[in-house]
Amino acid sequence: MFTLLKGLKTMNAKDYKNTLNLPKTNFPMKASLIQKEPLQLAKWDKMHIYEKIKESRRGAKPFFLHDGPPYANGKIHMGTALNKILKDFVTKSWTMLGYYSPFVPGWDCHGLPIELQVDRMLAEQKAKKSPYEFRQECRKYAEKYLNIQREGFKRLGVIGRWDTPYLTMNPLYQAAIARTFGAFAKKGLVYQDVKPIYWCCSCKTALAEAEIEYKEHSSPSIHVKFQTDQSWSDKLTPEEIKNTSVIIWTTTPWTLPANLAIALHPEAFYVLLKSGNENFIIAENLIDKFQQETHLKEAVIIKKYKGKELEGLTTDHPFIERKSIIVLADYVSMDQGTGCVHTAPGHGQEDYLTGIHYGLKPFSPLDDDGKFTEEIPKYKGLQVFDANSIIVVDMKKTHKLLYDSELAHSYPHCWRCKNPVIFRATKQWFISLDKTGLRKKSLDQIKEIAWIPEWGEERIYQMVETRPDWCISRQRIWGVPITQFGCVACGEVLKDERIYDRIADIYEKESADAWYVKTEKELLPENCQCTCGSTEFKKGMDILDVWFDSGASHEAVMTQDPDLHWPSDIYLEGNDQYRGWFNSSLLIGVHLYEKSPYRICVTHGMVVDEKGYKMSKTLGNFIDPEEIIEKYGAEILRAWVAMVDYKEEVRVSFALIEKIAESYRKLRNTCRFMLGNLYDFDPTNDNVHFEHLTELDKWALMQIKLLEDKIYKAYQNYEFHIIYHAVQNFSIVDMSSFYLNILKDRLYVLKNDSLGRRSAQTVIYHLLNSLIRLIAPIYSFTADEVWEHMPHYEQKEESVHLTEFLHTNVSFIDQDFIRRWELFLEIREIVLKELETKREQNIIHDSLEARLNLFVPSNKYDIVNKYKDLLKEIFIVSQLQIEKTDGQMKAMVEKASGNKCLRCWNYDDSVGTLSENKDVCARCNSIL
RNA sequence: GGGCCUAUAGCUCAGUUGGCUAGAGCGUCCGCCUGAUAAGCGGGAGGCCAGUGGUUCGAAUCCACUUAGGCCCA
Repeated sequence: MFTLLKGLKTMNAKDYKNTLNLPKTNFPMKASLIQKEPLQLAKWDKMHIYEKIKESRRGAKPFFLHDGPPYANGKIHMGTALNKILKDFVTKSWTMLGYYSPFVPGWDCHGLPIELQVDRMLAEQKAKKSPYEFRQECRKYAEKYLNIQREGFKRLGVIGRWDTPYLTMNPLYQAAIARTFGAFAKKGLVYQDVKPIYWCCSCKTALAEAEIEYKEHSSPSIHVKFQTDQSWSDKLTPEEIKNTSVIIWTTTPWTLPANLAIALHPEAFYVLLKSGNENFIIAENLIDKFQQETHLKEAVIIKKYKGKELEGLTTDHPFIERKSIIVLADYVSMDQGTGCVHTAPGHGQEDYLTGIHYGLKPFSPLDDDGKFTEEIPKYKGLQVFDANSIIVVDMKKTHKLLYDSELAHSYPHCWRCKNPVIFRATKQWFISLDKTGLRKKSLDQIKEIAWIPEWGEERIYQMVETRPDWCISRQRIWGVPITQFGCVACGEVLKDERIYDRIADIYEKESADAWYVKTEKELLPENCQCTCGSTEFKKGMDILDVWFDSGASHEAVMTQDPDLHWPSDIYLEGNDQYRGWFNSSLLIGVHLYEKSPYRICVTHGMVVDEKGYKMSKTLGNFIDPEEIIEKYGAEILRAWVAMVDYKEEVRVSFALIEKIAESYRKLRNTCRFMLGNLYDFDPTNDNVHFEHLTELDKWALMQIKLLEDKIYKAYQNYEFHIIYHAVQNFSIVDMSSFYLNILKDRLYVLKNDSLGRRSAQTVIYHLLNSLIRLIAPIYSFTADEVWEHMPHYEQKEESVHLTEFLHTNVSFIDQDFIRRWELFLEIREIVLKELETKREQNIIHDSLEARLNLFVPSNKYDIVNKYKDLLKEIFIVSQLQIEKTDGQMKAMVEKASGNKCLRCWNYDDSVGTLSENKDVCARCNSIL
């Protein structure tokens, strides 16, 4: 009965479709990353993936990336996202290369920005708070933001020890900072000095260069007369002395009370310029400019001097009973002003140095608010920026002002409060870079470090070579106090080495808050005595520069944490850190251990907009990583990080992100197709030994091997964009349009457990297995999702992130193999063109409608003929005819003979001739 | 103003020590397929290699300058 029915039945195309092994998978085409990523993160969390990875690599060769701590303020932005994702690429890839590569994230918690925010929040309540209470507020603030950032970083898919990160405000860390400071102090590198530094009058603190921003600012621009005196009698007639003044130009009238000198260029020429009843001394080169700027008409040169002839002469200060001496300095510029430079050693770096040379004190008659002290009775209590106009008016009255106007120029501002800052001499603590050769030793270490990109070495070398001594003190509260005491009786600094470790021990138990809570007696060890005999001391109230905090991280973290050790292998930060963290870490490392705390230093550029401009509030071109995550998913953000060459500035725009999302779909779909063809493949039982694989399948193995090698090398060189492009090329060119496309015939048409099909599946399985491991450090979510859909086997790891990279065996490859495939692919190019031509001519549509006639030069005929079946397969044509030719390789396509097999769609003469199944070819018939 | 760096198709990247008509993927355009289907395949177009000058038989590649941009500093 059944046989009879079968014989009578005419199957239609749909029925034949049901006899094929078409792909099946639950792996969705649509990624839905936004919904799925949080679930995957929860899964990783639940399985304690970080701990599992760590345990699985116990005992393996270590590779330590030490996290540079971001500042615990604000939420994550593109820059911090880029940085953390890059770090994640590094730790994940080294882990999968077989190394033990833990990731302990950290946060920089102390410092001015937080203190300012807390200041603002507390407003008038602040006055009621004790330093201790204020610090508690700062601590809470830092905690709040580090939690926000922690969630942000985790959302990116960054795997690390998020539960126990390192915090610079942890008591243990603070103790390490204090000990590190002690290590400098004990070696005599810490000294106190009066030095002009940037001072913010509203924050009342010294500022580091890193805390300064240059902005446009409008200042008075004045030309001031310094009357010559009797010291000029060799140069001027008595009559001239009365009428002559040296003219200086300045944009900071408030520094005039501190003027002690006028600097001239030793080699420049200066002229005595007569205009009306007055004479002026200015630089010859600047006469025209001077006349223009001061609207001075009819000026005649009467005399001329070389700068160095005037050295040591004196002038009268315009409004203070004091002499201002003529000094010489090479930095005097002939670009602007008068060539006679107003010099106030307490208010300028260069002035200060010149002052030292001539024995002039860094005079700075200002208090912490920037108000004049009683040293300038006339202006006592006046704030410097208010003083500007008053001084100008006063000098106008006394005719000491030659000309005044306004000038918009670049002026230093406080990076936090945005107010203009001043240069002011104050007592500060410094670390000497030269006393014990720290600078020299650091420079030597720089040469030992592998800088990526290479030019980083040149850059940091120059910075360390020329940087001044490290000013480590700040007049603030939120930080680690500098453990120094002053003698109440004589004011000298207490010299007792015991204090550093004692106080570090206290910090370790009670945190650095102890400094503020405890009395001097409680803080100091027993029997402290000053050289003057006094035993009364007062603790200093300065705290350490935050660069010292973070710069000590390798000491506080790498040496202390049982998961880690010193030194680290790699630091990876933005290129703004050459002067920042790379610098301070290096100095501290070299001082403590005579060695750099990092072996490799990788830097990335800043994130800029699509036109290459930096993101700024005024341009409104900010892109928020959260927005990308919400619209596309963290995976796309990760792909962006991998795609761009981070060594220079990296551009980002939504147009770009959109394109990456499209490319991602392509890669995802390729994986999906591969999964779909493994639905009935059991890797334990169905695996075909590679000796029995088909020629084409062997070729595919060779491709993954090439990809593996390229990618391992790229991971080890931190060249992630190479990986991105290689993976994209592999999945599109090698897989989707070539290998997988060709394989459809074998996978769909052949019997499910035939050797041909199992050979293809074996290779697809292996390819996909290797591919998702290769991309797992980058596409961490997708790779793991594919992993879950991969066929199961005993002891399959819970996550792809617990696996190692694969190394494909390609022992079958020899020169002949490579050479013949080069030939086959060359021929394919020709064939594809010919197929397209015939398509255009409407002779064929699908390539299976084609009968291909290949004309092969006789020297290649044998090899082509030998692989005739393979070639028919890879060209996806129904029929192939090979002929010798004397000419060039040529392809000719015509309509295939016979009819289309309704099952496999090949054209074959057998179709219609078979009694059982009239619509299928002989091959399909035998399968049915 | 100084130090370091960047500039190759619409986008992201390749271009080994200077040497054939400058490559890839994406996008775009045209076409095919409908058994990867909010998929798949094929083909085409598209670059004065930022600009100018120089070294060289020959330069995207070396040098100088200019322009634009980035980081750090003044």
